[in-house]
Amino acid sequence: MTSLAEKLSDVIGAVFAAHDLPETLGHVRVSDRPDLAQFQCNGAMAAAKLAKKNPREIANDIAEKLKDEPALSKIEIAGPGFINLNITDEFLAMHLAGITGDERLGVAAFASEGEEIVVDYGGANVAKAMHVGHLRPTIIGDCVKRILDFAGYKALGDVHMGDWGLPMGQIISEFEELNPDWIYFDSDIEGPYPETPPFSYSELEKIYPEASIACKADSARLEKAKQATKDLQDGRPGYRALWQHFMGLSKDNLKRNFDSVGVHFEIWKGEADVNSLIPAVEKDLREKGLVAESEGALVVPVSEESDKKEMPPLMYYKSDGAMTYGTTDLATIYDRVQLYGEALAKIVYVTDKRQNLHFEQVFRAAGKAGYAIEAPELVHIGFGTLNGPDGKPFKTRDGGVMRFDQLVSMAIDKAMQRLMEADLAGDFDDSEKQNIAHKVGVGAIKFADLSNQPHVDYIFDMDRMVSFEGKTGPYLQYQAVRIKSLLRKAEGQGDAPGCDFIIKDEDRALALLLTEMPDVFELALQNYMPHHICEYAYKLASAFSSFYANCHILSEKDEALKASRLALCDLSRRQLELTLGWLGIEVPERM
RNA sequence: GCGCCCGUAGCUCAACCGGAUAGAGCACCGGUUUUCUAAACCGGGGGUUGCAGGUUCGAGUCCUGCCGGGCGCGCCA
Repeated sequence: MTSLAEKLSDVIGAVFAAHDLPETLGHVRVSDRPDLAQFQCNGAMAAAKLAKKNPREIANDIAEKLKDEPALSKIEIAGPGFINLNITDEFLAMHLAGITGDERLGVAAFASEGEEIVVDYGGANVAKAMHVGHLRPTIIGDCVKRILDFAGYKALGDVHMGDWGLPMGQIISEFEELNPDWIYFDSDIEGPYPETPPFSYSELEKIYPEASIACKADSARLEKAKQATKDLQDGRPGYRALWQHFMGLSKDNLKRNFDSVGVHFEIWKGEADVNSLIPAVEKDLREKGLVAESEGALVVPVSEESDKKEMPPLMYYKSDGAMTYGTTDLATIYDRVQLYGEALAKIVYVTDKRQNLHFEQVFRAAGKAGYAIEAPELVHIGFGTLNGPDGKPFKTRDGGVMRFDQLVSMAIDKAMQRLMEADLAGDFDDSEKQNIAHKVGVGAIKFADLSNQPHVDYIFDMDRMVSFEGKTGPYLQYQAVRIKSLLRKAEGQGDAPGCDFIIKDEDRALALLLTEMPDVFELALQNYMPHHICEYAYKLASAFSSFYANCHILSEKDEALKASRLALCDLSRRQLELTLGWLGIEVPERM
């Protein structure tokens, strides 16, 4: 199964090959001049360069050979050597019947049996409230995971919590400052410690900002925090017990936040989980001659002769002996390779693009150490900053940082408000209204985010996003809902989607569009760019909406045409639900 | 200083290995509901793709220089 354009590419590629030209020149794509043709092949012009011939001449030769191709209804040469193609409605109908009968709607699997990919995303931290900055890694990472999953990989999301650095020491020493009599701080005692923490999650959450400010203002406090960090990492029992409390409370809170947007992780590890591997990795690096002492620190030089820019070494141990996130990231690769072995095809990181240099260092070090040479492939998806309508980093009206849960409930509230205004929800009970508002609000946020290319900064405008008009998540959900409703009505009057497609003028645009999905999926998969899927899903919803406005389906007198159109509706619905599913957006039954 | 990313309609964004007349949404103007959900549909205006060169049959896309914005550059994560 493939896209229609790919089928045509095979046919035309064979003709190019028969002329001793590269088969890839036969690449056919959807025409960007729909007024002239449905598909186009630009290979004749590239071939002209290679063969030093006139492009139109080559195009004519190719066209001549295609004359008897039954799938094609029109072959024209235009401009400098474009080959314009139309297909017959019969061929189109046959293709649609093919994908209708396919569970995967024509999208091929890309992975071999058993290949696994770890997707490291979310950017969650222990003891820190999730805020607007966690939106992008959560949404993009989840989407990437879903795409990889559909491609046939076993995609494992790892939340990889920030649970081991200086912030931990800062919180511990802040608690010590406030409650010096707590049992956790008595270095003569090694436990047992209380099962339940002496503080709540919301108290914990407030401590970190206070500790951070205190350390900035007072270098002695910072030193204490650094010492606490080191002691924690070295295993001081009281600190470890306290830290376990942070972990328990924080995980519950993170799960609540991620659950609220339908994001779930297979792996709940963090930086701390590789703590015990740090010395082993160090030993390994030493044996391989990869480390150097520098200014009291232990580093892994990763610069290369060919480097145009300065490439600082990866810091393994700081001069105070503490580890950095470079240490834990490298050890985590080591850990994953040990754990998954040959099955591990890739490790994909979704973080802020400002960490580009960091990941380049880590990846180079992993390559030098032999943890990731051919496989696993290490991929960093760096996304851009989320800005407010003023183009500066997003802030609340009073200049603060917006919390994640606050943001989500704002969108849901807006969706609820719209639902009431629309006057469609009169007979829905409260729980269904809640359910719809939730799906619509979250869908709006996700679609708005994923519509942008990952690496660019983008402007997050809540008002625009929750207008729910035009190119928004709710528009797509709405179209899917209309189809579902239509299909229910059809069933009620005894009509069902047929197996044969009849292509009239009113059907053709939608029918042609429905053949493109596999190419879009491949594009998004190979470049880790969900916005291509957004674009396609929107085009599909829009094409359906036009079709729907143009043809009254249930009153169609021609029974065969009615069945065909219902089949077109059903295929549109399946594609919409599938593509939205890749984006992590759910479609309600009605809205 | 060195390096990376970005600059496209009033605003927010697309444009698949370089392809034909650069597309959407919002906003603006006008129209559509006794039939399947109007969170909809149809039509209209709106562009020297930051600037200047270059490569090419062909450049928003590739190369060089400049202007403007963002970010990064060993002991924060």
